[in-house]
Amino acid sequence: MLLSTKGDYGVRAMIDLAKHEGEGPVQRAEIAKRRQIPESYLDHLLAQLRRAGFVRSVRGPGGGHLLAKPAEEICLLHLLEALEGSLAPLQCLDNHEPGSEAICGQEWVWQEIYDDMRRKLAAVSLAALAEHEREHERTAVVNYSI
Amino acid sequence: MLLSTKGDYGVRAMIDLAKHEGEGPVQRAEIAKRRQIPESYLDHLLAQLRRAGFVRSVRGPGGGHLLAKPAEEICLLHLLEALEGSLAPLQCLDNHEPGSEAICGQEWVWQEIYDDMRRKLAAVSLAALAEHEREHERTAVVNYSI
DNA sequence: ACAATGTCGACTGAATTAGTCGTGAATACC
DNA sequence: GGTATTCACGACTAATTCAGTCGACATTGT
Ligand code: FES
Ligand code: FES
Repeated sequence: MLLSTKGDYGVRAMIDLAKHEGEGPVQRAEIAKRRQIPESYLDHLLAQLRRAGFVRSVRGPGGGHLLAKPAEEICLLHLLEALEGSLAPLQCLDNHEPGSEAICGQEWVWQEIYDDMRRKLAAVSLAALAEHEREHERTAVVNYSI
Repeated sequence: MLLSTKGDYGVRAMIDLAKHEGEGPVQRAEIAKRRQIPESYLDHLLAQLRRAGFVRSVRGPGGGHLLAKPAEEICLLHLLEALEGSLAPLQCLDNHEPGSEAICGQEWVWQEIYDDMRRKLAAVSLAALAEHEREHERTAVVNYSI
């Protein structure tokens, strides 16, 4: 039932990019270090995100990765679906072919949960996540200074 | 992000028992056949459910498995947790050790989703599932007769 | 005694996940 | 043009989890 590391890492990386929005490309190595992601693995994730149209990459010295569109326009739902494939807790929720229902009789519960989840994820933008993290850092600093 | 077959199969099996509540033990082979579960695998699931206190089993001829408590008192949440372990989509939601938060910054979203999910699952009893399935069968019959 | 049934644990095969590595391609800079 | 920097892509591997099988054993009704 766990999200795979792809989803977790991928979102972390995107938050990193969002926090550097407008500052030019961010390099893989930097992201990997800051977010504790194996760099060679992050490579794959960035490739996937690029193909999905979320990041743009530039090669050569001074190159790196940046958001392909504003952080406000990227929602967690689409991001995670690009990284993980479907988030459905049961296959039948995606396929939705009739006939399997008779066997199982629990789809309705999961359907509701799934719909709720998607709604919630769609409501959170990458910008909101980045902002939330900034907020969190600020209060953390305050706490340290007590 | 999928529920494993353990969860799916296990719940199917429990629904089966619920539908035969008060009719004496139901045999593994019957359940396996009706619910399309490999019998030798179902064995493990029943063992797990027995250890968790959801089913009682009797050996010998005429033996089988029955609910250890009324279907009304069994909720989907506890059932699934017995079968799957934690349902948390991220490990940090269970461990909740501080320090990992600074890295990631997406827990709050998942925490909400997770809480919601647990609430919903806790609100559904095995009795409700069984009843829902009966209902479904009835309308299916009606549809056939058009 | 014997047949029906559940109990338990060891084992296996398949699939998925989580990476690593090497080679190549674009680009900036001198 | 040469070189250093950085991304691009695919082949490969290791580790883990999932899904299931099997066989020997225990219990109980007849
Ligand atoms: S087959 Fe659809 S929920 Fe189990
Ligand atoms: S580490 Fe907690 S959500 Fe990623």
